[in-house]
Amino acid sequence: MGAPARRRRAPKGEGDRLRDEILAAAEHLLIETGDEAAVSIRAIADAVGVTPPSIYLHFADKDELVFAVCQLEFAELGRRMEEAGRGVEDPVQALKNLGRAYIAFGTEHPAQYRILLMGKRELSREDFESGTLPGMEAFGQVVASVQACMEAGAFAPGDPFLVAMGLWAVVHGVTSLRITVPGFPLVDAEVLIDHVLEVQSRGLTARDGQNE
Amino acid sequence: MGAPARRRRAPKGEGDRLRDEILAAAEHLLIETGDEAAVSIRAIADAVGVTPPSIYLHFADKDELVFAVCQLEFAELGRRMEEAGRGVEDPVQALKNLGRAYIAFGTEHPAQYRILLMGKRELSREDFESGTLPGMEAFGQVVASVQACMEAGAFAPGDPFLVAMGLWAVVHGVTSLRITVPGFPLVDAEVLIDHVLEVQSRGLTARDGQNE
DNA sequence: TGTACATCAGTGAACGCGCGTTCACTGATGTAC
DNA sequence: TGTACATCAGTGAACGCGCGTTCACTGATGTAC
Repeated sequence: MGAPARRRRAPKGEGDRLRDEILAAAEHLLIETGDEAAVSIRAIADAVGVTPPSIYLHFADKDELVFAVCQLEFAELGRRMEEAGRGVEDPVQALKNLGRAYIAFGTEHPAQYRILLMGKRELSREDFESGTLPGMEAFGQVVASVQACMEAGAFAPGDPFLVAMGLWAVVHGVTSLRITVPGFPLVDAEVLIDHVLEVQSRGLTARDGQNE
Repeated sequence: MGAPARRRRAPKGEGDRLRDEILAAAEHLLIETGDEAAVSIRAIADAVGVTPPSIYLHFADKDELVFAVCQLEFAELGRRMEEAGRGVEDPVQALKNLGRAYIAFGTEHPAQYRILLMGKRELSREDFESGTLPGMEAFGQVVASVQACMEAGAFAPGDPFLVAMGLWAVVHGVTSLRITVPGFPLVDAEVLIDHVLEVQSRGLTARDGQNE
């Protein structure tokens, strides 16, 4: 690799520069290898061009680092969903777009999705309920969108929170099976997604003489 | 622990005895610890009261062992679903029972469910399509049950295979979020399950002037 | 402007760990004579 | 019935690996005088 070109601290307000590089490298490793196990302290340090112990100058331990990466990823998911729903007039269509964006994110970033929602994270309930995890912001979008559908009379009245949970389960199911089960869904993925979102919206539609 | 009470091979038709004990120990470890990582060759050997190398007399490598455990687990899942659907006359109710049984199995056996459907299994598409994995037998039950709903006129006509995939995604979504996300679903789990199954059956119901 | 010095980001070497797997072996079992 | 022997299920010790983490250190940076 030629001369090592020793990195030296950039002492002014740059205390966070290496920290950011570490996070970026961790994310990049995750994307490139698609394997959480490949994201080791050593591998990250290598990627940044630094020795392993220097990671500990910026993160207390590996958990803290992984948590920080999760926050980045959730923020990205939230952004994608927000974009997908923005400016769509029909509230049911807007909600479907959120679902599509969710599935697309997970399918395109399987490794990140794994650590976000399929891992053995030991997050407390509090972590999820408080604003700690940006993922909850994405979930909030779904609740709001469901509420809009109800207010527009497109969905039967009900608890938007419960309905949003159900929708989350559906899109998570599709996403995680796609990640996990080789060959799933054995039909064209778009066909399945269309079908599933259609069944949801029909099942939630307001109809005469019906209530939950 | 007292005297070691050396185990000695039981040479007649008992070649499979240790094999069975190994599988049982692996399953038990999985259940007790709830952690796939705890199921190491060493831990299994310890549990059986044998040394690690003797595992290799019965399994080529760890993957083969884990695969065998998966087969056991899938068979159990299939049994549970079969029981849940048996003898129920209303086809929609029967289908819902399959869903409930699936979710219950996953919730009660999170570690097994993880290795079956949330792990990094490197199963080929062929493994899934052929009868290799007993899990496909369970899926077959769903397809048949959906078909019965359609034939009874309870569900709108359509591709039972596609519909079954959608249902699978839904119950898998609920199950895996329950396993993965602390506190999910933030409402009573039974309420969510009822809601989700109800939305599905409504969404799939045959109605006038409707087709897919 | 020039020198001595404190700071502290990053280093290099090592720790202990548990893992999957291998290898030459041992010794009770069942069989051949 | 009694002895010599082949079989082969299970052993004991060790391998190399990559991991997260620790520790005493180094040496360029920025500052005080």
